[in-house]
Amino acid sequence: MPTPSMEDYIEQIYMLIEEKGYARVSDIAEALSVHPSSVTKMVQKLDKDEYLVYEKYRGFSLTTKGNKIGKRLVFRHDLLEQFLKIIGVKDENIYNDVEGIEHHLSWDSIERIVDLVQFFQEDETRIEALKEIQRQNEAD
Amino acid sequence: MPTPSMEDYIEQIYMLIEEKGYARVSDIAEALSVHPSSVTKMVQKLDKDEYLVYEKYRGFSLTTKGNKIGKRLVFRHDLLEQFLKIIGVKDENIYNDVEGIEHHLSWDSIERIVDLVQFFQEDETRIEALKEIQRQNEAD
DNA sequence: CCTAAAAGTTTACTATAGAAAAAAATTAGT
DNA sequence: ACTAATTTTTTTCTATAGTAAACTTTTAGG
Repeated sequence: MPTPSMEDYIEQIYMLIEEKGYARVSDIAEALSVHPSSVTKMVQKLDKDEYLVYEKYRGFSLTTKGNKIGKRLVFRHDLLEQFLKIIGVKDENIYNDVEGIEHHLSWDSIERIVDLVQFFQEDETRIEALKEIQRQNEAD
Repeated sequence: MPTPSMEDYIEQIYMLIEEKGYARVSDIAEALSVHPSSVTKMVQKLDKDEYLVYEKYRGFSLTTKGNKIGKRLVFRHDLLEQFLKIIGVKDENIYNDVEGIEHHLSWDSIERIVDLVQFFQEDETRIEALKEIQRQNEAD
């Protein structure tokens, strides 16, 4: 099992590869707001644990295992963003909150949140009713 | 700002004091599944940061600041348990998930979850509709 | 009231993860 | 193709939080 921090890296690497075809140390450092030296260290660990194949100075690519996990992590991340958006969390809080919680929810909870998102998406009046409650609660 | 780990201790100490009138090192160690030596160390840090007043070998009590924060942490914890329960997360996953995410949500998100819990509590048919979606999604 | 058990504390150690600075390899410009 | 700039890596250091074992203090039983 990857640690939360390892998940951050796998997720980010997966996204970079999806979007640009490759992932470089400096891109990851930039995206995660850490220093390149931290990235190198973690990439070496992810290689050891077989989430990716690392070649010093040359780059790396996800293994089948790493790719599969990356895909799920991105799915989970996107789902949680959607969820917080739907319930009305301010945009400026969404990224940090998702970043914080994504590594700590069981897949049971994730599946229940899938259902919940669907619940709101399949009937607009539900979102309206929630917004009405929010308006009332604001007045305190 | 307390770290997640500090929050765990403050929350636990608050609950113990509420329920038994005092909190001992060994109770906290037991509740948080850590060793007594870890508790002592953290208690000393919480004293330094003025969340509690620590007297070696004698015990400790929350400061006004610590008490206020403890109350909010317990509220937040209980709210998240309620939320996961309502959306149908299995009991055996709820504690760990809450333990994991509680330290990572902005108060904005917490307030939106308050609204969401109210949304489901004030109209049983909404929970029913959600459960219906869950039944459909199970069939895959 | 004194000693054994229980509770709490200290010290020295572990692991994770990140940073800073120096060193090495790669790449780009001429 | 060579040198300069960029990128990556290594090494040494930091902080947090936990453990183990030795130690001290408190408390409870006789």
